[in-house]
Amino acid sequence: MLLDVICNLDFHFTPEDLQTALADQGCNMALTTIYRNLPSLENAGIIRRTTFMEEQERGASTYEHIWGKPHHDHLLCQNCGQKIEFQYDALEVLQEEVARQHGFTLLRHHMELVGLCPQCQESAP
Amino acid sequence: MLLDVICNLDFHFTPEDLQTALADQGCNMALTTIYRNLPSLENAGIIRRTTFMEEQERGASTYEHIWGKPHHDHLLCQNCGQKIEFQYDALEVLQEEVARQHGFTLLRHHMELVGLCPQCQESAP
DNA sequence: ATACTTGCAAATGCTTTGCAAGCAG
DNA sequence: CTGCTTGCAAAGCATTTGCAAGTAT
Repeated sequence: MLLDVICNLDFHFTPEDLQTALADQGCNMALTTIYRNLPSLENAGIIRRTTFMEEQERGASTYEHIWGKPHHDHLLCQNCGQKIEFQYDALEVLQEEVARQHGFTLLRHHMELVGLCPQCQESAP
Repeated sequence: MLLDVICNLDFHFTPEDLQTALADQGCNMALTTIYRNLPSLENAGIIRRTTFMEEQERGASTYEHIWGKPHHDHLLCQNCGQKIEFQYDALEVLQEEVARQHGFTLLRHHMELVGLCPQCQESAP
């Protein structure tokens, strides 16, 4: 069912991707219904909306399943679109520090590092 | 003219905000024209599209003028929407480090720290 | 029977595009 | 005259909503 499919999606998906993946499993579901269910899944901590400012000029939002996975951020290749997950505690510590300096209580963050992956550096020097 | 108005906008604005600000200066310009000019201004490094994932559920994109200003990121209060600009070099250094570890050349980043500002911590404990 | 979920079609809101008019070189 | 900028109206798209039908308890 829905949860199985989501958990088997390896990476970022749009609502439409999800519909396709569901259809592949024989479960046909209207896009409307998917749009209606995404917020619940998000609140439940199953998925996270992960919009990349780098790509989001147009087009649908993307989500990723995060249930059971540790927190991570992304490194994105501006050339080939490859996305790499990373976790780097020192960065989080410094973010806390910035917040503290301004009297803020930090609740969460969105961070996206954009660059060129090793392969794209060679092919486009 | 256009540049004057943009540079006098203190903070983040939507295309429609810009239209209003222009009209206040006696310069009436269709929204269409504004939408057509924003990309040029962005490429020229005058403005930057700064979409806050925290707020962007619906509604128009926001921009901020960055011409002549040093690079900065934002701290955002999830309660009152207040936005604070900050610059913290150590964070940038660590981001470079993360990129290096993965063989990436870092070109830019998008970072948004979300929390509660000092005032909102008191009013909503 | 009552309450929640679903699908379709229509509406919404931001953004883009076609086209004809205006302005500049 | 030729090419770029503008405005209006219409189109495009992702997302949401109204409503009636379907399913579950």
